[in-house]
Amino acid sequence: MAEDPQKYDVFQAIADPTRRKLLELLAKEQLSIATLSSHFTMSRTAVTKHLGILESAGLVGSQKAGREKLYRLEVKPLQSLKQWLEFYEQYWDDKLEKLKFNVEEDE
Amino acid sequence: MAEDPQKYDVFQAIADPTRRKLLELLAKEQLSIATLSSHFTMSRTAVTKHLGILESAGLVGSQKAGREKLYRLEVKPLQSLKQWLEFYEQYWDDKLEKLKFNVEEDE
DNA sequence: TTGACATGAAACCATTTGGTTGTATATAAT
DNA sequence: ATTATATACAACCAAATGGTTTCATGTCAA
Repeated sequence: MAEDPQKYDVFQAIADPTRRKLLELLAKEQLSIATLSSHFTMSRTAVTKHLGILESAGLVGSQKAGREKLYRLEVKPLQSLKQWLEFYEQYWDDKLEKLKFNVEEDE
Repeated sequence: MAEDPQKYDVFQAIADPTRRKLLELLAKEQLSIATLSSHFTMSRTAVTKHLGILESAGLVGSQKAGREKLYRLEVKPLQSLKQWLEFYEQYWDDKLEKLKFNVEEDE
């Protein structure tokens, strides 16, 4: 269904609450699909698809270990997200700062 | 179609590139629907729906001005997003730091 | 080698999403 | 008063999304 590299970006990937919970679970340690699935009520297959989307966004990586597949968190896309956010940080609570430069004289 | 308050959260709202561009346009100044629409090839109606989603996520506010409706950026939900992100910041480039506490002895 | 376990993959489905067109209403300008 | 402008709202549509079930495959253990 969905594993073409780069088909999903970080914005889409974190839009779903299930996927955010997956990231949270993987923050501490590598986990197998079965272990991850045990934290949800949905089917293992559904969880696998979410992992595929996270992987296509670069937010997780995986490696086979015997018959298990272990997933781990990858933070690089989150760093891009942080950069995106930083652009908007200038717009909070520094209205005072803005007044210094932006001499409100338009219209 | 989509304006019930809180129907959308910030994660869903920023998942769409059109909506991210709308936020960017609104960062500098209030703009009318018509002006905003002029930056896209899609119909004005489509843009209006995107604005509705942004508004339901609290990312924009609006006010009527004559026959125009002016939208403005609201940054509070972005601050929540930043908080969410901060949890993951401990996982980048501070592998050294982690070694101090996490005495890698599990198997 | 037989069975249990962990995953992969295909087919299917309902709902949501992102878009369209058409019509109606309110305000501004001539 | 009439016309043009700015928006609102409803109906409709194709494609994507988030889920399911079923079946196949690879690996570990007895």
